[in-house]
Amino acid sequence: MARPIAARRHEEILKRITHTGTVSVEELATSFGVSRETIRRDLKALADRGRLSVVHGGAARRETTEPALGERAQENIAGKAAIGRTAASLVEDGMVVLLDSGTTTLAVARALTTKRNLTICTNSLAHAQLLCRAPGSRVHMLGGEIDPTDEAAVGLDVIEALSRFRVDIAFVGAGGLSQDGEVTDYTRAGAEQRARMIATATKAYFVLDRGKFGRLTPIRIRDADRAGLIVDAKPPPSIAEALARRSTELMIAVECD
Amino acid sequence: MARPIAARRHEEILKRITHTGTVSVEELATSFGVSRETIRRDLKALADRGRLSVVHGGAARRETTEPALGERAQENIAGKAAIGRTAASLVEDGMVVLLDSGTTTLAVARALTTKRNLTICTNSLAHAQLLCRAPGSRVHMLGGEIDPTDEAAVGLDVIEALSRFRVDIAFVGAGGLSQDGEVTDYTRAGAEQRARMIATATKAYFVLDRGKFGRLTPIRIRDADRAGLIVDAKPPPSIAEALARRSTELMIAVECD
DNA sequence: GGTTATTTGTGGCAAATTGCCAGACCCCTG
DNA sequence: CAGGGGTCTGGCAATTTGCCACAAATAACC
Repeated sequence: MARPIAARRHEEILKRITHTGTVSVEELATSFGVSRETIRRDLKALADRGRLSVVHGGAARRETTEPALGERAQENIAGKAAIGRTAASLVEDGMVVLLDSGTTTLAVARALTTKRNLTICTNSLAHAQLLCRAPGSRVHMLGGEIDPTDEAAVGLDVIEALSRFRVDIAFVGAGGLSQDGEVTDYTRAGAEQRARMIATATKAYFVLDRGKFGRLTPIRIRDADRAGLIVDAKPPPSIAEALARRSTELMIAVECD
Repeated sequence: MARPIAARRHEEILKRITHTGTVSVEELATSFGVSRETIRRDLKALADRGRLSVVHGGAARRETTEPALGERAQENIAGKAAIGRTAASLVEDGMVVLLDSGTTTLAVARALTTKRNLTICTNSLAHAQLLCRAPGSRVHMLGGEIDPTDEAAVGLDVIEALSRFRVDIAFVGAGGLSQDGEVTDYTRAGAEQRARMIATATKAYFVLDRGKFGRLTPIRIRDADRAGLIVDAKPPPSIAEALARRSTELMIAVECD
């Protein structure tokens, strides 16, 4: 059970964070008269609950230092760009394209800005904004409640809005690619939504950058076998074998400099 | 000596950059009391995350191709902020708020970030993004085809999505405020959509900055009389008289420095 | 009152940050 | 176009911070 003392510290830490923006471990430790390790555990607990983000030497308010999305978008840029180019090469003039949220699909969106005469559906705010600034394509936003971590709509509204579209090709993200070659997701709702996206489209591809190889997330995505895979590096042998057994279509994007 | 947290410097650097446009390494080093190398590393880290660009001797705001939207948002900032504050003062804890697209309603969105426990519906991508980054409120995006000039959803889908919500208070933009005290819009579709927004809400307000006074746009907005008006300056006498005849509720926001 | 579970503190080691220094580079001026 | 002053880059050492595992302390429970 949580000791009242710890709860009091948490409260005070959050108050300081919202007031000043950042706190340091050292400050808090001397101020509360506890060890730095304890403070660090407090910060970790609060970070796990999404109330702040831990930075070197302390913690900072979540929304200012951690657009989380912008941060993640910077990882493995070259690989994601390569995936984007490969995905775009599958898209032909006049197609209806469905784009999931995520940083890898954002790279696909960038690659699609060079195309013309597309109809693009997405549940992501950033993707919609990017694509509507590029000329030549119509953009449809799938509405619904916005998940702050993805900055994209999720839930029943999205699934229902999806049902109105006839989609030629879908590019979908995911949480991880297991050793068994299964595509998995973090949440039940997310997995279901992605399954619907795949079911809606004539052809669907998961876009997964190399960071997802072997990552274990809890929920299996239904109908994932219907979808192909676009990645930015050769998967490890064990995964590659599993994919071959499932006869999953696999495309490996090559980076160019 | 206690080591300063890098995140604190980063935050301050970004603040200065957005404020003054450029910063110099020397300035920052003396101001933070650290070496120039450290500052350079900070700048590199921020540049890697895409928050600024490094130039010889310092750093500058990142050159982004700001869309026309960004331009308009720069006009009459103080007035729009005042309107935002006034609008926010009408919003109470737990309310369901409907936000139209536009630069003036964006100021309202900014003011609403300080509130808690709201449910906010909007058809604007930028508004949704801004609000979902602020903690404490749920955001619903009204889906539909994206109009590139407003970067917001328009059309039948929006009107239908609207019908699912029970809205306490709506803040709506418009094209102009005529000499007769009539609120008007550029397009038929836009006027209809705004009329529906007003009809959906228990209470609705147009937010119009002084630039809209006397501007003539072709389409009258239905049911505009049900809505109040929030402006940032006393309207000219002729308009004020017309509004009084219509017994339109008029709030004039005051700028504070 | 004894036992269990949770929290807190401590120590060692890995990793990150910072300052300093030397050499290469850039920009400006004459 | 050459020189000078300032700026950037890379490596290295000192210090701080983070992480992990284990021990101690304290609250909760029967």
